[in-house]
Amino acid sequence: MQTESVYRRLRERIVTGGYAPGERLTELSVSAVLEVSRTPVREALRRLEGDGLVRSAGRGVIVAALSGEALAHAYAVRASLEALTAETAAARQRAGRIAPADLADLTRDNTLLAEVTQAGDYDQAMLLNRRFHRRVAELAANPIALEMLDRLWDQIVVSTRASLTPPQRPDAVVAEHRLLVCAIADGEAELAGRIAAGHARATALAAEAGVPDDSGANSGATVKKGP
Amino acid sequence: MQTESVYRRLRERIVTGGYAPGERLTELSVSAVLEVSRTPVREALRRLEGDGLVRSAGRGVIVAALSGEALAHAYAVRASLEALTAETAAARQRAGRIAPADLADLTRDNTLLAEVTQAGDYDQAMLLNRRFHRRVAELAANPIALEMLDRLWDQIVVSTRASLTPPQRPDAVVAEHRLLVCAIADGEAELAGRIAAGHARATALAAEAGVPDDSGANSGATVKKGP
DNA sequence: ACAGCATACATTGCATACAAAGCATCCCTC
DNA sequence: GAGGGATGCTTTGTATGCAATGTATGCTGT
Repeated sequence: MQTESVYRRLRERIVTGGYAPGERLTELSVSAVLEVSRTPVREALRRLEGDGLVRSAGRGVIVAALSGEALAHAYAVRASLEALTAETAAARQRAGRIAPADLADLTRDNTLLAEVTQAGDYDQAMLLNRRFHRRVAELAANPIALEMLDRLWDQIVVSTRASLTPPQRPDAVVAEHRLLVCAIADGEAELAGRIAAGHARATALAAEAGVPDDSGANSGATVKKGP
Repeated sequence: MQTESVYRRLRERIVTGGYAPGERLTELSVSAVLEVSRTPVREALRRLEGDGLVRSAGRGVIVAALSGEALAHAYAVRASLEALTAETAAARQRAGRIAPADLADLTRDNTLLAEVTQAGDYDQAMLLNRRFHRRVAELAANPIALEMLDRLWDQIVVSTRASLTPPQRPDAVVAEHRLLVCAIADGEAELAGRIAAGHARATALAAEAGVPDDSGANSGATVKKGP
């Protein structure tokens, strides 16, 4: 299925920053590069549009970037949803429905995260961080919440790299993760929810501080072409 | 743009129950009925798939229905997101950023809702109820949360009709709405969030009680064709 | 009569052709 | 020299044709 392949390749490249926000994608150019006809490209672009990763802008689509304001909104939603999943995960743990191995995975991911941030490998840290949070969400066993968080993370994941750059923030992230794991392991639902929400909010602040300066001014309209 | 038209018409019909859950839609049949070619139909179906309103099932797509379990998950997410929007709306009210007219609209919608439920017009009540909740979400001025709630409501709206059928439930709904409006009007953020979440949870229970019985067993696989 | 295989049909996936629409550019006129 | 209009090109929207695939049905053999 070529549509699927095109979709995945474009999506991968967008969420990793391979396409600059505001960059224009035309059906023809994409189909030429990926060597398929326009039909599967069209469908892939439509799906990406549904995901909020590109948006139609007159002629064709441009890759979307969340403005500073929109990013804040996204983090607010993330805080809310991750509070839910953390809470649910803790409740499930209390009910004995969480396998100990899953909890161990969480701890292991966080330890790995500590190591790579120590080494200054922020790209790897970004990935591990996302994996950690996804694992927590999985423990809630709520497919709808999980899917929404997946979509949301696709949109904010670029900014999470920036959120690691302020000094001491990586250590704080690891510490907060550890707290979260403990709360879940103890089955403290409300506490876990609060920690998750607090962590997301702290990350939002760090992301805002971490990005050099263009916070919000550039909604993707100005990036056209090099001189 | 025919794609848009096809998408909207199919979506409208699905969320209002015009297509039975599990019913099969083929590109050809839809394109014949709506008198367009397969191309715009394809795109519309893909968008609906992204919305979770249909899902591909081997040959073509079938209109999706949330199982009882999935519905519970959806309501959990709804509770979380509506807590967020209610909380944010109240905070904005406290900051003086809400127009009094918007608050009045809320009250008016709720009064209307009381009237039509009194009259037993559940179809109208379903619509007004959704409008009320959407208005609250709009007051939060968070486009991302708003869009997620829109998508979520498309999936659960059918069940909200059932949630009104248990005796006394309509009165409780109106009363809970009134409480919510008061909390927002008073700028009581945390209280508003709690009321919204509690209301969503109560609605979930009522929906479960309101639907005759097939709760969960039928995930849409069995409805094929009449005898 | 039942099981297995082959064939025919329904349906999707992809490509290509065609039409329409928007935008930029260039020329002509004032 | 500047402004307006016409023309041409780029790009999307829609239709249709063709190939591939999976399913159902019917036939044949045991």
